[in-house]
Amino acid sequence: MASAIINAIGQTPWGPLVLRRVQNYIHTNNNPCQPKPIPFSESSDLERFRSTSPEFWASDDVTAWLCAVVKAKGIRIEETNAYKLGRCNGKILLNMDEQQFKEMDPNYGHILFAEFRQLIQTQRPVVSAPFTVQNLTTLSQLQPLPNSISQCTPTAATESPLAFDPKPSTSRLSNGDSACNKLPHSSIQLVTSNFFSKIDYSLSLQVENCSEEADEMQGTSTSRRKRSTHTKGNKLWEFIRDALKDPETCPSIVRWEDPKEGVFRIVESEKLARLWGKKKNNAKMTYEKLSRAMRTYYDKQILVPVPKTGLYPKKLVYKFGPGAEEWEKATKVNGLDRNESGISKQEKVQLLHIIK
DNA sequence: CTTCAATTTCCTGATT
DNA sequence: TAATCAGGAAATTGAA
Repeated sequence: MASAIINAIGQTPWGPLVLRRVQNYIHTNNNPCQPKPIPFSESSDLERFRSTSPEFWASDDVTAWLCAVVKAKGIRIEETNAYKLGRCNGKILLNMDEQQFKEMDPNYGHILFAEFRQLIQTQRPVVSAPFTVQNLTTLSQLQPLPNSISQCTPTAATESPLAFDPKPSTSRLSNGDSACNKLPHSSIQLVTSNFFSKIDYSLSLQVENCSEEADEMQGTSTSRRKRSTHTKGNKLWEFIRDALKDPETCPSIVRWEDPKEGVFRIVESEKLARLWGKKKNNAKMTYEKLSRAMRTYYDKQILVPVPKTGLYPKKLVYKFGPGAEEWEKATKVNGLDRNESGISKQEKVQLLHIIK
């Protein structure tokens, strides 16, 4: 059971850091820890909530649970307030009473509350000692945040004693945009991922697929690939770095395993390859080819081997190296005018407004 | 036109 | 068995 928790935590973007503390705790109780299994696809994560105590649910897990409930109950998800609920993590749900569920979702709040309580009763509590709920956010503080900041750092998923220190000066991630780090706990801790951005993304992928198919029918995909619009600032590692900052792609397609160490994981390898191919106007890009290009980075130390600590999955995990030292600074330079995936001026204004 | 960096493509074989 | 990793070799692309 403990290993299930470890696995579940480890698969979150903030997992490795939390994991160390959990393992530390477990170690003091003479429990051996096991390396987490290798997830083969994002879909495996959608089942994580079933084997994980709600205390450890990230908003992804809440969303997955929500999807399971509406499916089981035959409820149309559009009729629920999934947007709001999907921004909560498990701890927040645990501290909500029926009235608060109803406030969040007037239509189905009572059902969701009943389902959640039932789930708690059927799940046995596990590790509890080192966890306490601190600074628990009240519902009145649930303010919508701009999409693009919702995943900007793993800080978003952390809180309480397990939260890692998001000091911009020491964090190699720092995002070049310490605005995220400056967000008050109460606002930022709520948001780990956005259900609707995932839906939007899958829709956009469908549109892409349609246009690719259309090209195929016209025979254009078999011709030589078109020139990419701009190669400057279009390197593969920069593309991945940007994808790690973009809520459209992080954590659904790539996600941090340990941002301080520069360790990240590719979640949806073929989707990432498709996006890279799209950027390079190369419809034939595959993960095989993308990963070959990534392996050329080992020579240049843009990527370095992932430490075999057992903290990370063995597959699809990479680590930025000194050759990619600028990876967090690049957006700082462009920060205000920003490229495709940083935070725009407008979003910054919104952010500052939230910060006050 | 040439050079060169950064892939891209294709491949064989190993590992998970 | 499929997906991924590792890396050689040659080709391609786009910028300087």
